[in-house]
Amino acid sequence: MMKYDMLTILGPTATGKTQLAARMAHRLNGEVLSADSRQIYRGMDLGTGKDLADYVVEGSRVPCHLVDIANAGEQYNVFEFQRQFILAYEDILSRGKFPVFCGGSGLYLEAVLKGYRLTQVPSDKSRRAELSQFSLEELTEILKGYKSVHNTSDTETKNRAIRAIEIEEYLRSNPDLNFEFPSLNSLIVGVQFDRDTRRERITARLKQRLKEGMIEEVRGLLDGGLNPDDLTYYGLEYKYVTLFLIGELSREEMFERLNIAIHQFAKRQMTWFRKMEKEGFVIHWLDGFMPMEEKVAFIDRLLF
RNA sequence: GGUGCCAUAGCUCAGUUGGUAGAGCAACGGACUGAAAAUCCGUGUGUCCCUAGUUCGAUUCUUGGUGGCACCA
Repeated sequence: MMKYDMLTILGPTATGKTQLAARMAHRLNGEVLSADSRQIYRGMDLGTGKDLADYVVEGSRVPCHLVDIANAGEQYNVFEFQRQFILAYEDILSRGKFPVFCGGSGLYLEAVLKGYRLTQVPSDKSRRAELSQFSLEELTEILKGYKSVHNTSDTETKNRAIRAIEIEEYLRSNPDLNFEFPSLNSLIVGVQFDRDTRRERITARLKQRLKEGMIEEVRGLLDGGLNPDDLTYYGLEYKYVTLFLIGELSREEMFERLNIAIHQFAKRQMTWFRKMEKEGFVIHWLDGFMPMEEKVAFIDRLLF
């Protein structure tokens, strides 16, 4: 009998997580829930490594949730992700299927696995009008009075700062509204390669995706009316290819800097996973070089 | 072949009027609860090309090599 409600497969980029997740879902009569903060966007495929072929196992297609659920350029966030996760999760259970959660976005993985308490916070027009009288510096001070501001993403623009303050004030005046996110008893498996291999794989995959039309994909998004700043904000592929397309980087600089940025990203992902382990999550790591059948057997032994 | 310039961190280079050296990038470690592929913090990892001198002391000055670049043949 199964000891867990869910199987989670995580790991840094370019480790073959998705194929393994699809394989396990196929085996367990399950469906995949993606934990990827960029694959949620439609039309962002090559640059996010969204490969639909990964979901085809032995000729049948494993259903996949939380991919292609927002338009490129739209705003998305952890709260929204958590909300949509639970809907998809319950839908999967109601159909008697087994959920396999798979991805590399640490914050999104943790929001689900740890059950972050996040509340729907409505916008408050009159409060926003009041706050908009303040300068960005003053807003930053107000926000600091509510919480420790650990990075600048909340205080880069007045709109962001006002929203952050709005959330803090709402939570303070409505302390009972925090809803309990169900605690999930998930088996967590991590896939990783040694550092040198990880880097080689990232570089090889980047070259491959450039050949497959990644630049054209980004050009298409720009032609479709997306603002270069919005695309740049998505980071990595979308950032550096956009900078190349608007003439700020040569093709060679784009490749080199993007390659480095992806290596650095993979490192940050590993830092996040180590933090999760320090907090008490048990991640059963397996070597990416292990043949698929052995990976499956490894997970089977843990599941049953 | 001759002349000149250069050789310092993984890379590009600075510097030491002679007291064993530091920037950028890379690399490494960390943080993270409403944009997270974002954002932010920390760390110098070194036969200062080799050799022989001068000197209390040489990465620095001198000799001779080696390698690279430029110009002249």
